[in-house]
Amino acid sequence: MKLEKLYEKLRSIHGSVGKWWPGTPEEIMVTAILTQNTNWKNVERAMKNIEKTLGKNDILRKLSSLSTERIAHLIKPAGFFNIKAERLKTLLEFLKEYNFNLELLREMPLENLRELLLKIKGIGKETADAILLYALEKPIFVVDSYTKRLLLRIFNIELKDYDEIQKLFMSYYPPDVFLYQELHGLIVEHAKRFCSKKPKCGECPLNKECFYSQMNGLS
DNA sequence: CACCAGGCCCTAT
DNA sequence: ATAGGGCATGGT
Repeated sequence: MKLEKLYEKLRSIHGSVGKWWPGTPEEIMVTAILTQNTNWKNVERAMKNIEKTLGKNDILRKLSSLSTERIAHLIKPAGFFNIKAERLKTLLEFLKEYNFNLELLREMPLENLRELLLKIKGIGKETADAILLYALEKPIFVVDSYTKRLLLRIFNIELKDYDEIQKLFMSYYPPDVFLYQELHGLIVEHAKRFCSKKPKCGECPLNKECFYSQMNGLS
């Protein structure tokens, strides 16, 4: 299969996943940190604690007024709570410089903003790009572990460098926010179902066109 | 019991 | 430059 066909293939299998990352832009700022190496269910528990305590509105400003210890307690179910509380604190102090006005960030050029985010300790490329794509609606493609695994399994492409993978996708797909959001979501949902550590190629609709499946006689 | 999950930073070669 | 360890909860 060709990489440029991946989107329509996944669409035909899974339908539309739309704007796949749930929540308001403010919530996405938070969940982008919480979901680092953590399953989404635990992120939801942590967010529920936050919203139960702070309400739904203006959570960034409210969170930033809490101590790191207090934040750590609230986000406990998400795991790595001490380090994530610090990372959240640092992000919130950055946002405070803009009075928590995400519109101000949206007006900035993508590349400048990405550099600013990457300077924040605890925000790496994936977290930065998730914030850019889903919270700020900037056209940049998010690469995660599922994306790498799916590239390896289906296409036998093994790239270690984040930017290389991102460039690969962005050279095949035009810079469209909704397209990038949905393609990333589709990749994750597909990989979760069929490209787990114990692959389920037998149930995968792509097994005829999947390198891994063919290689192992599973198609 | 072991292993995994929508990463990132720090350290030792 | 890059491999390895630490961070921690909840599900399978």
